[in-house]
Amino acid sequence: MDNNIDSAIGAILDAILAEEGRMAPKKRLVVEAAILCFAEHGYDATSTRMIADRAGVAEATIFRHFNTKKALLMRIVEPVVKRLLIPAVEEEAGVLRQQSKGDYRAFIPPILLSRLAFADRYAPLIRIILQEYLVNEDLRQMLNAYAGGVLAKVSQEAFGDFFASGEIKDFPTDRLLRWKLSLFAGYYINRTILAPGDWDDEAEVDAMLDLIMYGIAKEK
Amino acid sequence: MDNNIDSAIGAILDAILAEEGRMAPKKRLVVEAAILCFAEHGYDATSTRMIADRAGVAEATIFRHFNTKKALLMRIVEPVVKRLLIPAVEEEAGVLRQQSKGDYRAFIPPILLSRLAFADRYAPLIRIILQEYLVNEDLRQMLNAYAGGVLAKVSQEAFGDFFASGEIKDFPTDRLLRWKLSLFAGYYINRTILAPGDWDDEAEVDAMLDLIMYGIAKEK
DNA sequence: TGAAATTGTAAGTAAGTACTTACTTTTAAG
DNA sequence: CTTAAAAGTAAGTACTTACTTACAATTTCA
Repeated sequence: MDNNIDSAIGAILDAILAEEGRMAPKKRLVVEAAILCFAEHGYDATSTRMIADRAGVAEATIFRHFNTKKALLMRIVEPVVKRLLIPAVEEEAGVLRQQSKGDYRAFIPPILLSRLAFADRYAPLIRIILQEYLVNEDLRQMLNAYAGGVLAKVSQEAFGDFFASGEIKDFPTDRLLRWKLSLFAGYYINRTILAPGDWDDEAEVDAMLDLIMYGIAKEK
Repeated sequence: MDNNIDSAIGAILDAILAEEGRMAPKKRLVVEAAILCFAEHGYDATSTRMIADRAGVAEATIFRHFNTKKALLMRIVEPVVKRLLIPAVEEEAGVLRQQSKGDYRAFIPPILLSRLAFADRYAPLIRIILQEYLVNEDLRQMLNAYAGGVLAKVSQEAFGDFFASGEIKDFPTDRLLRWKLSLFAGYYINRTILAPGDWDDEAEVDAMLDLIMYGIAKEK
């Protein structure tokens, strides 16, 4: 578990590094400590003092590199959303479009599984987002701006091909997207936060897709 | 909208009143103000000063009636969960068992619609729960204790009858429950928090159940 | 009516809070 | 080696925080 968290922080750091070149050593420590503190206690319940102590730096060091506490949070979340979440969604859409000649049911599982691996990789950040979305207006606006448009457009295109291929009934695409996201997010939150333990991702994803494709009613 | 919030607060007050008999007038004002503040800004970002000002009472009045800020939060959330959420779930299960001779698809919509009305009735409280669940350990424990057991048991029974009746495939009940809750919660969060506006609840619930029963694949 | 219990509050308190200032240390580059 | 910029910090600052104390007003009920 600790290893997972360490690698998650490394991945987040990489995303920030890719945005701003090199990073002063104590700034790096601040970011690492802040991710952990925010994820564990939430933004409001985390004091800059806590972060400084955990990072082993002076409190003023935080404000030298990030003018405000809120800026620190945004600096952590934004690069990951911008450089990783969005490209990931677009990549999935690309795969969908390319392969849309085959059957929907068959090639979706690997995509969902890779999305799960991705979510695990950035677990602390996802936790921060889940915690702060309702309460932090800046973060909410940023996420809506980045995610909202991209998600809608991309899934519209992807589903469109499937309607055209006659493979699935033509529900409105926003409904399809909502269902897919609800089921996926529901599974992720359950296996990661509500009831962590041994989950068989492949089996669960498989069952989930059977539900989406064929429903639970017995054929007559 | 204001009327909805007012009636929601009235409903929550009723639940608390039912637990502890009458309530001192300024205590009532404190509870009302606290619900609004917590729902709007979250627990941590709400100060006891804010609550006192909004209620038009002295700050000390809060601590006369609720020893701590956390106790105030719990006193608001617990009666509603205990006296209303749980009985509601059990009632739904009862209806399911009674009517399980008919067909699943037909009599579920009214139940889901009444659950939506119920959620609207306690909207501020649901917002508080969504905000605090990940961050507030006391609240999380309380919810897990109340909801976890009841939900699992009740749905196990209800679904069991359907399996027996041969109407639906026998997925594991925890999966069925998770799917149902995921889709329902996903819809609620979307129409209430992410994209509030004009939603056709009946049509959405109907489509959702079509998905669950028959899936999105075109029949051949 | 009168005494006890409940309800209410003005005015604190000690411990945080995010953030600053003024200064030192380290690093980078010519 | 020099020097300027960048990195780092000890010691604050002004303010807010949850919570108390000591006392006054109101209600309850014998």
